[in-house]
Amino acid sequence: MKAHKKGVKPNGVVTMRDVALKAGVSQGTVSRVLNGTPTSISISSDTQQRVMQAVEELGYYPNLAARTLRTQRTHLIAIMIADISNPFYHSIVRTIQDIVRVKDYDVMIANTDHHYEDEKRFCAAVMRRAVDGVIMVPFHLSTEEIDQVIKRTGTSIVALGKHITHPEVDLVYADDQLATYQGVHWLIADQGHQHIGFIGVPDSFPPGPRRLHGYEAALTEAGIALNPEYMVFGDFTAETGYQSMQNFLSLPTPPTAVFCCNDRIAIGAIAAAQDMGRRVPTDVAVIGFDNIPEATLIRPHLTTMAQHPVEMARQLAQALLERIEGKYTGTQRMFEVPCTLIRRDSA
Amino acid sequence: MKAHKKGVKPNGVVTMRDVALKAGVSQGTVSRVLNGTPTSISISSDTQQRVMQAVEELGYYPNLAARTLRTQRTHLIAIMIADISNPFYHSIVRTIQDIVRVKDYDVMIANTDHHYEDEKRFCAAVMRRAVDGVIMVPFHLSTEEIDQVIKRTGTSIVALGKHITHPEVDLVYADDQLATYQGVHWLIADQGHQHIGFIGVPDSFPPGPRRLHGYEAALTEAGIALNPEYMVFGDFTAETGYQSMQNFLSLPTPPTAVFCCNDRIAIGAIAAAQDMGRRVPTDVAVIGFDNIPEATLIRPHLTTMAQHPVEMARQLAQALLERIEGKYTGTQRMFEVPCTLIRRDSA
DNA sequence: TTGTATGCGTTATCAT
DNA sequence: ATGATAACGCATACAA
Repeated sequence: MKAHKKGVKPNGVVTMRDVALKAGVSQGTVSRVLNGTPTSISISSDTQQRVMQAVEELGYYPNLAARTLRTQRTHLIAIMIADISNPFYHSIVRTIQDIVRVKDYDVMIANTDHHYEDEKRFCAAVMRRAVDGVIMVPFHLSTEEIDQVIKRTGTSIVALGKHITHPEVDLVYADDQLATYQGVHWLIADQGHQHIGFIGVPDSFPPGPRRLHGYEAALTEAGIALNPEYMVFGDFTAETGYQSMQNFLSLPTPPTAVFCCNDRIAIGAIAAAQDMGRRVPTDVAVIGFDNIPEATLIRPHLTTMAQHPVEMARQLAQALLERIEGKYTGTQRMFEVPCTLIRRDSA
Repeated sequence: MKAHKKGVKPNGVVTMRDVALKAGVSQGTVSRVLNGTPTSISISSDTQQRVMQAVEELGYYPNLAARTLRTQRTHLIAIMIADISNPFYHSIVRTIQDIVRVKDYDVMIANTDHHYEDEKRFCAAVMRRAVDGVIMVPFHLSTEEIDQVIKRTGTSIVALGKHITHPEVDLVYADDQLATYQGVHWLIADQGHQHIGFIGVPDSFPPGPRRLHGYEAALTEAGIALNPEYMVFGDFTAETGYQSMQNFLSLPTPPTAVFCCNDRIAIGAIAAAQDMGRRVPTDVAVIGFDNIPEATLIRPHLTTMAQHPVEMARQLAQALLERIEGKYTGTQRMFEVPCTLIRRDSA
């Protein structure tokens, strides 16, 4: 038999029992005082005082594991994004954290680097921990896989992007096909470009095909033939932009404008152009996507199709909290957050 | 009385009892099979099969809250940083996550924005959750406050920076006073500058005074008088750099070189200089601190005193895991990670 | 080799 | 108004 004498606490952990002992009440009473007794209105303000004082003196903290076991609530929210080093996600993560924190939720973060493997691993973690809510940017997860998580844990889920569809998963997204179309259309109709490059991402990434379609639509509408040499695909990094622009500018007839699928690509592309002695936008115009803070740190300032991550994050957090708190229990909601073209100096 | 019939599970949650039932063994046996029975070597490979199959078919996931309550281990690691949008922390956070993940630890993140309030709040969260380990970048927390967390929860803690000292908290840090001295010394001795500006942070931030001292030491050693107009203080943002540089360049005798306490400040400073028609480094040289990825995205490429976040994160994660796993139980360890000057084009 | 029983710290349902 | 007491799901000492 171990040393299971009641009053003995070998480590420095203070439990409700200790508080109860010190306050001269039962442990159940302590619980009621601390939780504000939802049922009856009755807590003798005398014992209340004594309990609070004992809590104070002992420096009691509730044990969340025990509470979770009892209540099935973790007060934990899990966020799954591709890559914390992509500035686009910073304000998203920060905004979410700031919003849920006032309701005492802690935040877990997982990066997937767009790997299916890691997205699955995230689901497993969510199930083990029975997280209260999930905000994710799924790229490869299927509707079935997400459905499994919901069915098994009852977790509320909201997602950024229109990549999946599930009756109980609210979506916040930008119409990036339309936005791409508008950006390219502007390059043609407003800026008079005819030779327009496109640096995108492969079809295996959800945003890939949509943005490509937007590009193709704008060109086709203007009667410009699609030139395979003007369409390249990589990942969401500045390196992709750098190399792609190098290739473009080595062409016999280089594009006079380049639409980049995100700002990091655009920043890399501008760097490449400058390193090859070209002026932006005179020799080659560059337009990005996202409007990350770095857009105004580089010269020329980046013209870009802005997304509004703070607004998106606000919608995500709010929708999630509504579901967690049971204020909304209906079917899938879709929140579209429009993109807006921000004219600066690179195009 | 609620419906507490044993076999009934109203929601989709699968417990060990269900697995045991299906496998025709006791719940304790399931636990032993799943955990590899540390004590004896004995698990009948027959029952083992049956258990594993039941686990598979039912899609059982262990309930971490219950396990935590029993074992006092959360498999959670908490990271406290100032601001997730500071690129310096990206590789730190990512590296830590990647390392601890292979040992099945999840990661919680909190941003403090250098606010004392938020640092305290973080401590409270750590205590409630009884996190297994903590990696933090404390700015305002006192040794006593950290000691309390350790005493009460037994949590292992490692910290980035030499801002605190606790016998059980391992430290990973750069000697930034020395690094600042070296950077400024290089501007004087190697580059021949005499008028050197310094954009720092207030003394209330731990790195503030140290870096200032490094600057002062280099100047004093070279027999250059300290000029209060050349020493300004703000926060760690590009805006601070922008405004400070504007002020410098409006002086009757502007500095010919400016040492910035981090790269974001430096990037802002360069932008201001360029916007005022000055050339960098010809008219004014700029040197930063950290070596964030953006350093090579801007023109001119930023000359900077590089820290090595990946190396630091590796040390932090390794030291923490050693403490969590009890492989190291001794007193405070100090890991200094040297800074290195990276010459590029801005100075 | 496996089953039984107990307790981890809470919350919530009984009584009193 | 408050004190007992029973789970929550799991790990483990002990018995068999």
